[in-house]
Amino acid sequence: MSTATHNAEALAQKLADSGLRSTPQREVVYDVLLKKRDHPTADEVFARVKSGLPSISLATVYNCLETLVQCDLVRAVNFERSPTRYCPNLRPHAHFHDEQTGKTHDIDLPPELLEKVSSVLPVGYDAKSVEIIFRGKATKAVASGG
Amino acid sequence: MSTATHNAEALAQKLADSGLRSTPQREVVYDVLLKKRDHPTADEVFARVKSGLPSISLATVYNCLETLVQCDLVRAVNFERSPTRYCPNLRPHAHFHDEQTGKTHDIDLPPELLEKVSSVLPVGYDAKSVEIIFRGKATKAVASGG
DNA sequence: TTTCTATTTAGAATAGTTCTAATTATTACT
DNA sequence: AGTAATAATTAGAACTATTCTAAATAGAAA
Repeated sequence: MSTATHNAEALAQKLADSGLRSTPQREVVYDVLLKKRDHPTADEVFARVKSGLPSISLATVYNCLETLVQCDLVRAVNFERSPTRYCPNLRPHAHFHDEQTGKTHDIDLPPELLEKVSSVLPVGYDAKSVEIIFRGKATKAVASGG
Repeated sequence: MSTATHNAEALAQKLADSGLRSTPQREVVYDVLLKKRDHPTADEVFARVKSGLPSISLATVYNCLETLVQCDLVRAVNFERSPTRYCPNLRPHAHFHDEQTGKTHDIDLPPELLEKVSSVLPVGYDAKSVEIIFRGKATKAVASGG
């Protein structure tokens, strides 16, 4: 079974769990995110998706991305007020935003760090999620995508 | 010396450090932020500022806020794509975003935690700042402002 | 099939923010 | 003081990312 087929089935399963259908648009959008994990914007996803599905509309790309986020297959990432970026990495990770290049890098986080961070919350605060964003520059070429 | 005067002078000093002038608009905007530390949006700041300076324009409020951020007197805070909020708390702190009420609470951070968090960065990543955002609900009334 | 619902679509609408060009205020020189 | 140069403010237009709307299409169920 090919990877694309595997992804498609995993996607279909996740969608079904939420009572949603798998569609060509959703599959292609998800594939695009998996294929090049450089935290693209909706516009960038739109451009990439069009090569496989030229008739897709930008509204649909927004709809699909939103759906994928709802199904917990994708994370939406925001830096200041720049366009939302999308990330299919489901492991606990932080984001490093390189101010020189504008690129975003995933930084894997050891689970105990997230616990440690959450432990600073006073009694009465119940956090459902923690987001960590670094800003700075990556001083040398690194493997992780832009 | 009154607190307002003290703030005004501290502000004038910081502005001067950046080669900028102190103006009534900048003073009032900064005072508004200091007076009610509930992470207001630009619109909210505009509304509050108008009572003291009815002729001020929204563009100026944006300009002043931007200036204060540049001078490191104020932090701009973003959650997803909702309007930017402004925070005059200069101590190292995280933000807790209460999803029920929409309110934002400052969470003071022990300095060693920030070090610990930054230490997860691989070689080649040089972080200038770290931002930590919690999302969830505050299960009881707490002192810190909305 | 027919019916019902989900999804997609194009384009309009919205919201927050930034830009533009003109005015006003402040400073630096004379 | 008077003038030139610069900085800041202003109103409103423009911009951009996103969401909304209403109609068309596709797919599942009966």
